[in-house]
Amino acid sequence: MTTASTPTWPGSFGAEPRRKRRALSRELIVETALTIVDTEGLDALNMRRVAQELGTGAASLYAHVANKDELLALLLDRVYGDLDHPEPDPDRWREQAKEYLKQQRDNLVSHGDLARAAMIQNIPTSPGALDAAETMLALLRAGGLPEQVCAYAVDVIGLYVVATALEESSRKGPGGEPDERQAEAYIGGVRSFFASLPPERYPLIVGMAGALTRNVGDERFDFGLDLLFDGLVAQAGRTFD
Amino acid sequence: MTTASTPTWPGSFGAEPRRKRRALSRELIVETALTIVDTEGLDALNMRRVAQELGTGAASLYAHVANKDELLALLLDRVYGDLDHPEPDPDRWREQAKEYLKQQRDNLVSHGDLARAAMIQNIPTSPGALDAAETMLALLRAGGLPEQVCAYAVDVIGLYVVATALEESSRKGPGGEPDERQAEAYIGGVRSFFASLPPERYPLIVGMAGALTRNVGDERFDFGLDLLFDGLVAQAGRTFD
DNA sequence: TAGTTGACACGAACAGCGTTCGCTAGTAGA
DNA sequence: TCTACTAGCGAACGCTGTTCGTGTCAACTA
Repeated sequence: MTTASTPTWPGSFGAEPRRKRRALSRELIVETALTIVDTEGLDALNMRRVAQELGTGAASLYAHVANKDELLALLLDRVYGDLDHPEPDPDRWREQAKEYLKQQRDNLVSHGDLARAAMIQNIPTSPGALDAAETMLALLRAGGLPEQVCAYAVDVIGLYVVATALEESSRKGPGGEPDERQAEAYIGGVRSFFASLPPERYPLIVGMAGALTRNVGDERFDFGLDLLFDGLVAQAGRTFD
Repeated sequence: MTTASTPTWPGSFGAEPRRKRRALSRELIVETALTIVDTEGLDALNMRRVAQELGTGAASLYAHVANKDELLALLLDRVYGDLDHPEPDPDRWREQAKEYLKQQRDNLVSHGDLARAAMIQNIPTSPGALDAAETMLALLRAGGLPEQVCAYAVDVIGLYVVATALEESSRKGPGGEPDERQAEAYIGGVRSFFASLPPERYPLIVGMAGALTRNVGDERFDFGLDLLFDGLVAQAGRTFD
């Protein structure tokens, strides 16, 4: 599991109608797995559980899905496929990009801690993830940024979005529901942990416990995006080679 | 495994000498586990394997380590503990920070794909990781940045370092050794995958396949750091509340 | 329409994992 | 020397991903 290898994508870029005899298909498996992740979290997802939900045995799934890694990749692709891709406008590229990235994050967060799977899968090879990268590149190019800057940036930005989604989802329980109370309890626990540390060793962490755990709406996410784009513009004149 | 909960740190911030009768100790277990990760990768690390290396059974480890998650946390702390912490100098804070972060990345990369464990563990609670955060905060504050900006930034920056380390380590095999040939083969595979995509759907990815997979020395990492710090300076005047 | 074929379904099993149970054995204190 | 305690450890439990061999039904051929 999760060993580095040359990227490929298993599932046909075109359309390939599969025969189905007893209504068990790749799409159905992916959809079922997704509802499990949504309702019970990524840790609850295993082949037997998916099969049980479909009223069959785990072995049956392997006729449509090579292994669990492929299933996870298909799940991520399914989620990335839900994005609306904006038409790049050079006058509004930055707002468009921010909006697009927020959409990406919300999409991920709405599916429990699926972002954890995205975090491991370092390089996107699925059609949906490639679409997202292509769109992001188009937006950056519309901003007039040099090629190599865009190439490096799309990596950093994508990473930030996934990581933020992961952090966000870890605040809620596995049960999907927002549950503001539980999120507040968790963040409060972190804050009091920071505040309770020995101040002679961690003066700044103790003193900044409040600032470090501040969590009001999208402020944290917005800050990161603004930071990234400001940095990007500052790097625009950079040359390579 | 890996469910969100209030952070604690199992292992006593002070010194707590443990009795050892047959030379089996927490430190020895951690050290043994680390060499396994170094030589065979994170996937090869399991309790039986560690025990075998120590000439005993897996059950014996649980007298010194609560579970595998704690072992991983101890491993990460051990690695973060190897850092040299600079004395913040307001005139050189940015160079100091860059150097410090490079050191962090190199430290992680030198221990195989251990960065993957750091990626999952979203919030640092171990003494070593807290030391790193404290040092980073001190450097940012030395740069005269406002408190909330530092608080948000330390998160983004730490994340970038870990993610970059993970990406870096995934290019080498699990065998630790640099193996320039294998890294080149991997990156070449990614490049030709990008180049082989349908150009009508992914014109930018296909056209930028070279730029997207460019990998000369530390250029990529340096770019990200410069981007982050430029963005940070641009955000310095931001106010909150 | 009857027969054949082949892809799909699936129970059972295998190997590996983290972890626990309860017995063994050796050391420290009385 | 005897006793109490604790670390060590083999065996087992329950879970995981995955494979094998067999069963079974739908669709094509004659």
